[in-house]
Amino acid sequence: MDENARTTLRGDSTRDALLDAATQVFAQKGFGSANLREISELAEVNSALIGYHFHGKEGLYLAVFTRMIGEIQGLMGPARARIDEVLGDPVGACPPERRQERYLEPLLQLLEAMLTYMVHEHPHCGELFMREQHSPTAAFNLLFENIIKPQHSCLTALVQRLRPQEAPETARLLAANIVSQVLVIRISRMPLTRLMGWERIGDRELALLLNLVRRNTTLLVLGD
Amino acid sequence: MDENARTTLRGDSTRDALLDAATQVFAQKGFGSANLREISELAEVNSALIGYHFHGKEGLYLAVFTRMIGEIQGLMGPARARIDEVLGDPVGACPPERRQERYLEPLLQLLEAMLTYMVHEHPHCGELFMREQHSPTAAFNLLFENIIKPQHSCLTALVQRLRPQEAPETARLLAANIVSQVLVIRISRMPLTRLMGWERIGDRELALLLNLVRRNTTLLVLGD
DNA sequence: GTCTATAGCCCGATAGAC
DNA sequence: GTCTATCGGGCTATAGAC
Repeated sequence: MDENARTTLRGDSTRDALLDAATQVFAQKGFGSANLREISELAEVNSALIGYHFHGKEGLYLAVFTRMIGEIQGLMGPARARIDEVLGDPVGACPPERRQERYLEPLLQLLEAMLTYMVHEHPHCGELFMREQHSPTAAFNLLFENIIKPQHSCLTALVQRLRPQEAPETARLLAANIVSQVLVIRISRMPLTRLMGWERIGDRELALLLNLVRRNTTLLVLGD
Repeated sequence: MDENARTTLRGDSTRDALLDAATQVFAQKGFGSANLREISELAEVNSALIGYHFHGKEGLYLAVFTRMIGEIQGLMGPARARIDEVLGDPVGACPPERRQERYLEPLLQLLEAMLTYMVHEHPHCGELFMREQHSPTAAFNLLFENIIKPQHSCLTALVQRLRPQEAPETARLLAANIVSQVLVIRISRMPLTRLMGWERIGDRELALLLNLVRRNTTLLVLGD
């Protein structure tokens, strides 16, 4: 093996190692409190390379979000495709008694995908997402335009199919309210596990939460 | 007036000015990113006095929370007293058809008080509360033991009166879920207003939110 | 592309005069 | 109780050798 392997042509793997480490550290401490030494040590990479590859701390932070947005779009893809399909129906085409099956199921599947992704599979990404939601920085616009807004639009459209009697503002608010059920689980993870006496959110707990979200959403959307 | 008024016997007002400024700055930036110079300038007080009155940054932070906890306990007092009163009923004493009126109304009043306090009247305190919920530090235990846990206990008890068929774990989870409706409004204030096209959460918007929480909670607690 | 070394800044804490 | 002055530490960014 080339003895210079470690110092040449490793650009991509260095970049990836830094992005992985940065995702973790920024998620745990937030942008302001994270420090680049810790990130570069975790990545086992010289700290000066952050400047070379990402032009400083903020560039690294934004690169983390750019990568994450691509991942989320990929993972939500199937659920989104299903929703776009049913939204292709002409308005009123679906008889009231079949609306629940046609419009509610895709909505529940999207929520399930979000919850599983944010709480279980990629907790660091969930954490970063919530941090920006709570304390927006330069990365917030990326998330808002690429993830939050399009997702809210399609959920609002589903809600309008399910509750055609509702005013547009009410439909938008209800859609936001439905997503927030998932978000709050990620935000309040720690107090929640403590109140519930859970050690962690494992498979059993995730199933309970999914069940709760499913029941609540059904009630909220079909209620009255 | 004593020309030394500004340099003597002002201990209490200096303390208060620092606490007010610290509440604001810690709420906006979080513990790690806040800096003491900004706080002391906002308070129009010499920065060395933070050391004298609070023994450093962490002492100041904890003092902010201690004061806030007292405030919250005072403000939630009436709603809590009403709940303790109805919880004095012997189990099963209230006939099913009167349960909604007796147990649901106090629950809704507590949620209303929380939402109004955190979103409208004392947004900085709401912000600090959510920051600790999201990224716990030394202050989290104070909040958890004095506010979160007792409140969750009494909400769980109300839920159990309203849904006696439910398993204890389910009742606890539902109680947490009901409170989270309020919390998420505080957390996602910014994306929410942006999605809704609101400029700010004023009286009209607060009324909409209160209405939503009221409707949802009623559905969640009485549904099935 | 990688590494060493360090410049330059900001922060929290505190000694000591008043 | 208040204020001035400063110390020491940790941080990001970068110049320059390889």
